Parts: sequence; structure tokens; C-alpha cells
Amino acid sequence: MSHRLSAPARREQILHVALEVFANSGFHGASMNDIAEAAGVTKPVLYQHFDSKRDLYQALIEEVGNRLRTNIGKATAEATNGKSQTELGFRAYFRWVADDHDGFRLLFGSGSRRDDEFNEAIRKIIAESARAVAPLIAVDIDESHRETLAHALVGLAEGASRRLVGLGQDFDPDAIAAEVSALAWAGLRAVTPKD
Amino acid sequence: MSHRLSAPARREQILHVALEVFANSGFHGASMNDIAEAAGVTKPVLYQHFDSKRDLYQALIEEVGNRLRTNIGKATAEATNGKSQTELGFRAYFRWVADDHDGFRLLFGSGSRRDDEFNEAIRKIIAESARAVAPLIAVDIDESHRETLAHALVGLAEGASRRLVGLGQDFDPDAIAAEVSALAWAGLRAVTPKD
DNA sequence: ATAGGGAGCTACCGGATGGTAACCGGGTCA
DNA sequence: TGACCCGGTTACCATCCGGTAGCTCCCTAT
Repeated sequence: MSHRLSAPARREQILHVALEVFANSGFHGASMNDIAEAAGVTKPVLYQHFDSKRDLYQALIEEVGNRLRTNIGKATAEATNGKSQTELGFRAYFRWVADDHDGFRLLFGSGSRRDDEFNEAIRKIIAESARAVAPLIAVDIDESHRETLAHALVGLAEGASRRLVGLGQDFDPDAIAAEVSALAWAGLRAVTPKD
Repeated sequence: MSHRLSAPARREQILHVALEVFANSGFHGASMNDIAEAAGVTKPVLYQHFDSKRDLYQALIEEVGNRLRTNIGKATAEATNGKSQTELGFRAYFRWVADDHDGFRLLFGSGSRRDDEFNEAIRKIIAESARAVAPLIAVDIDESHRETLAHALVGLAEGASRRLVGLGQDFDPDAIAAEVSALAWAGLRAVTPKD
């Protein structure tokens, strides 16, 4: 069949294939046999590259998380003010979602959040995103509320993405980003202290 | 121990206890034995009231979904304009989250989304919320974008809630609602057609 | 040719868990 | 008092699945 691969190549291929399988079926829904079959090999091969199922899954979370981080980081680094930072950040986010559907579903669509171990990793990614967003909230409210609003904004992007990805069709990330970031930016300006 | 209960009472108790267990451990993480033990009975008793584990879980999703629906529906019914509708809607939502942590985690915190069968039920709830939000987006953009923004707003509330619930402490739902709805309302006004 | 290493496979184990069959025991009513 | 209803229990089955031991086969280098 698909010939033998070198160890590193096989590892990459497994990661690639596993991402798709996990994204489709979730951690519990996908068996190691499923993944092995999808990769055109048998189970023991998986264990030559990963210590356990969790290990494989975790590796994926980390990899996908890094892609997300990197994209947003690069994009916002070029921003000169809050508004453009917001726009560029959302654009990078939606671009990432648009061409990494499986990655998005792995992180945000699945049961990853349930499991304590995975939860931690994903929480970190979300918290990190929130921390990037928080400084944009200029209003003088207490730290805790600011954090909460930051998480809300992360949820804003997540909610839109979930639907877009759920539809299964491709979409124009820049157009969505423009609307969502307009909403976010104007919204941020409107939050007033106290009430 | 806790004496025998009438069938209906036992059913209610099981639902109550199962919500907590599922919320804590997720669908896969919680075994029927866990739930039975938490309820102070044994497994077969569960099967006298529910056909299967999935059946029990589904019943919970529906029940929680109804609570959410009802609360928001009642609240927004009193609104006279878009702005107050937004405020009242968010307030009802956060109030629900505040006193139904377990319900929130069942619907939004867990692996429920993964499973096709459950997914459908939860999707419906989210879609319903989005449909309630969509009319507030006055801007003249095409239907699909409006839907996406509506989902984004649902995600806004979800993101904030996830953090609040995750912190484990209680919070003032009205205060959060005030901020989030201010953000949402101002944001909505700012989305402009085309660009 | 042949030895060796590394990629891959067959076959298996054991634990966890959803689900069930068969039984028990106490309160109620004739 | 004795039959029966019904909520509850014990003990079990069957299956799925993560994980592993040990072998095979092919390619390469000497």
C-alpha cells in the first residue's frame, strides 16, 4: 500500500491524520485503531511514536495551539494602536480558522475541555488569547471584570467560528474579521465603569 | 440510607444528581455506577427510569435547555425596544448561569458537542439563542453574515460565562450583564455594511 | 550472499463499563 | 395472615479498547 515511511515522516503523517480523526470524532469517539487505519498502518506503529493516546492528543493540542499563537502573535506585532491591533488580531484568528478547520474543532469544538489534563492545555491557550485582548479594554474597571470581558471577546470569535466551521463551507475570513472586530472595538469603547 | 422513594421522586433525584456528576466529569468520564452511587442506589435502578446512559444525558440536556429558554424568553418578552431587549436578555442569561453552574457546564463546558446525537440538541439551543439575537442586528448585511454575528454574540456570553463558572466563585450576574450587554449593543450599532 | 537494523504486523491481554437477569423484602390490602 | 406490588439489590455478561510481546520482511552495507 502506501509504502514504508521513515520514522519522522511517519510521525508527521500520523499527527496529520490523527488531527482529522480526532476533529471528527473527538477524543473518546476516536479509537487508536481508527487512527491507525486512517494512517494506513496498525496500532503498534502509533505506539512507536507516541507513548499513549493521551500523549498523541496532547501533542496535537500543542501543535495546533502553537499555530494559533504564532499567527496571531505575528499579526498583532505589526499593529501600532489598539484599533488596528484588534483588527489584525481578529483577521489572523479567522484566517487561521479558515484554513485549519480541523485544528479549530480539536481545540474548541470537542470534548477536549472536559478532561482535566487537556482542559489545562486549552485553558492556557484561551487565557493567553484573553491576556492579549485584555489591554485593549481601556475602561477603568477592576481587573477581574476586565479579564472576564477579555474572555467574552475570545468567545465572540469562537462563537462566530463555530458556526462558520459547522456550516462546512469555506468563508472569507477577512470579511468576517472586519465585522467582528468592528463590533468588538466599538463595544469595548462603550463599556463604562460602574454604570 | 436514604429510604425508598416513589418512582417519580426517584426519577427527579436521579436527574438532579446526574446533572452534577455529568457536569463534573463529562459524559464519558462519568459512569453509570458513579451516578448510581451518587444517588445512593445501584445501577439497575437507573435503568428503571432511563433506557440508556445516552437517554439520561439527553433528558438532562433537554431539561437544562428548557430552563435556559424559559428564562430568556420570559425576560425579553417584557422588552419594548432592541436595547432593553439586549440588556434583559443578557441579564437573564447570566442569572441563569449564576445559579445553574452545573447546567451551564453540561451544555457548554463539556464533550456534549462532540457527539452527533447530543450535538444536535445543543446546536438547536444555540441556534435558537442566535435566532433571538439576530433581529437586533439592524445593519443591512446579508442573512448569512447576520446569522454569524448572532452566533458571535452568543459566544460572547458563553466566553464570559465559561470563565466565571471556571473560577468557581459566585459572581454578580447583573453587573456582568450590564457590561456585556453594553459591549454587545454598542458593537452591534457599529457593524457597517460592506466596508 | 549475508548480517543487521528498523518498519510494520499478528495476536493477544486485561480492565473498565454499559447493560441485564433473577432475586429480595417490606409495606399494603383483601 | 398471606399474596402481591414494586423499589431495590447482587451478580453477571459481553464488548470495546488501550496497550504490549514478539515475530516478519525488506532494504542496505559489507
